[in-house]
Amino acid sequence: MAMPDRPVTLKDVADHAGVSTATVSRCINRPDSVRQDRRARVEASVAALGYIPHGAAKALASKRSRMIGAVFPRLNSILFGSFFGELQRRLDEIGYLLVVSTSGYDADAETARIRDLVSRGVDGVVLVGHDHSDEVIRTLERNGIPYVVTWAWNPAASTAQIGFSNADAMAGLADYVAALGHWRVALISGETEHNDRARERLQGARQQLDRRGIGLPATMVEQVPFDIDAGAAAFARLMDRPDPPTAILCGSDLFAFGALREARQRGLSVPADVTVVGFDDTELAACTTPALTTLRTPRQSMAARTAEAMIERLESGREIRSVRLDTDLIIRESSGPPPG
Amino acid sequence: MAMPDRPVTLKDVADHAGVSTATVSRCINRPDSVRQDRRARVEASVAALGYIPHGAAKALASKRSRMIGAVFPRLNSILFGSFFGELQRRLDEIGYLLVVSTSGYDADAETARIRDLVSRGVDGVVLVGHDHSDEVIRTLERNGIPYVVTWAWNPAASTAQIGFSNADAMAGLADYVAALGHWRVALISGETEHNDRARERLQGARQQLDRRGIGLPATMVEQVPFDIDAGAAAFARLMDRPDPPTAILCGSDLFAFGALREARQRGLSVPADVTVVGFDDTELAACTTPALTTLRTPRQSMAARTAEAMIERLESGREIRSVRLDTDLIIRESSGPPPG
DNA sequence: CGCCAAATTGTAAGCGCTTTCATCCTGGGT
DNA sequence: ACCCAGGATGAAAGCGCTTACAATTTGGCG
Repeated sequence: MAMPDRPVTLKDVADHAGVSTATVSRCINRPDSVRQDRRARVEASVAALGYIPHGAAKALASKRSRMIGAVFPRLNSILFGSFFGELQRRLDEIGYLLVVSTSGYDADAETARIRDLVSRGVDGVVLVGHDHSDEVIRTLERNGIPYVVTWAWNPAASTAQIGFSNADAMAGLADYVAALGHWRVALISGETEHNDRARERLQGARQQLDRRGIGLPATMVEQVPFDIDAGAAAFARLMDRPDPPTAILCGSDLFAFGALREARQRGLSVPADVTVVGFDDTELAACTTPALTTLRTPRQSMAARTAEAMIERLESGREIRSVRLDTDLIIRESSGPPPG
Repeated sequence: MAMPDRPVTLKDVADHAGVSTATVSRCINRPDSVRQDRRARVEASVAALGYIPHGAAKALASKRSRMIGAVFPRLNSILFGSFFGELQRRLDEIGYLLVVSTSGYDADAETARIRDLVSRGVDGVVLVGHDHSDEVIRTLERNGIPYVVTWAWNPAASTAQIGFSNADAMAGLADYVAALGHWRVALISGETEHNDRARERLQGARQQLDRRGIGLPATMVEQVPFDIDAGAAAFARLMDRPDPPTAILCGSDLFAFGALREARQRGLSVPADVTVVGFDDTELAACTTPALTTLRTPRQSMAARTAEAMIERLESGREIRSVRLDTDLIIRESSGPPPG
């Protein structure tokens, strides 16, 4: 078994099988266009030599990389894990590779990441939310790279989107809490700048609370970074007010986890003293004490639909159609009627 | 501003700047080898035309893709999130792209993923654990692709590894529990087949417990898939025994979360009725009730060191040196002396 | 058998960029 | 001024693969 120190190329296979490189290429990409006997010979040579196609060369010649890029705000959080994992798995099944970048909730960083992905030759891009610098979209359009927005569904948006309405979802949560009889409701929100999802959630909550005649004054809104400790701190500030809320809506389960932790530390009982509801229904929402009432976002199906839509766009050229997915209110133990 | 429907190429920039393609290439890759005035002209053209290098062409010509591949067992879990996120961030800083695949704890799938990564031209590969089919290693070696094993540190291993000793870590946990006075200790372990980390943890626990004269009979070991529900179920089985354990070591925080949930559901008090300790110290370990005693694995630093090592190997050619990282026992509230 | 369309193959021209290697400038030393 | 070393440039040959397009084979029919 000869083993050159140089990787095996298409040409090596062609020589070994006694055919032209074109035939080998066809065997790999459109097997039925090659006669059975030759194909068998070629396949034998491929196996014998341990040939592995050179992706870059392939991409250069075919102008397709079979890579899909995605830019997420962050990865080291439980929020995007299941979405990302599922997306990756789906794409993988059809021979596409998911390539991920993170923007760190920063617009310029996102632009840079997009340029990098384009440079890398991704065939399509998955975006999170609608807030992007013009250049992101321009770069994508200019290079003819299809893209789709996820984690959001906004009736006013003109770009293809596969997600759910953050506003409606949070409105539903707010409504649930209001129906429980709460009259002072607060919101722990992610930073809304450059984050349409957080903005929509805030707006959805406020609108619904206004409708219920409860309202959501700015003082009852804490805008903090997306992590547990920030959630705990925000909870603390809220409860230290002279008029502490009777219910706290969290823009993310992460905040709720922090709130629950802080509540326990302060000897506050949830929901007897204060109701806390989350948003996302992460795997762990059922494991806290009390188990978290939260809003389930369709992360798995969102990922699946996104993968499908992207592939279809790429293989058939049909434009991506937006999809609105539903969310579910999951009532557990952290919510209840207001004290007193 | 002319906008051809064809992407801007190096040649376009060269023409626009009135220099050769070689010069433009040099401007991009080794700026100081080009005289100031020309470089300025070229840079202006790059900006004016909105040139984005073609990665595949670059990779083909330079034989470097500036992509690092990684194969994780799974992604949709909180376990790999922080590691992956950090790794990605570090590589990103130096202009490398992290490309991830998942094997689903399956050896054949892993082999396929590796072939795919090689085909994609990754410059290096990050592996998790030491259990890989021969072909994985052979493929990597044959193609001269450097690789490093993470999440493990085994004195007997000959491949470069950056991680911690799973055996010692779990032994420490076992020792802690034994020192507390527990005499019937159980282990909820991940499936050990094709998973050296789970195996090592099991072995570490058993060895330490033997040393303490307590022992870990096979009946006290539950091997289950890595998820919360499986952890809960395993806990239930263990506690339903005629001789339920007084302490349960969990091979992962996930199991511990499930166990805590199940304990609460059964009205069992932790740690009064049974001690539960986790492994990983995920973000949420501090948020459960009781807060989880667990073993902190150095995910961040492991990722950072891995990124550094990989880059150094790639840029300077020096072999990767193994690094053993420490773990910390984090004592919270879920552990205590045995009942009675 | 011979003929023609259809099915298969081979030839060869790129894909966009890097990188020798030869050529052309610089500028410092005399 | 003149020469030469060394730095800066350009010309051109690939990198490994795909894909017209041309050439060849095959097979069905008359």
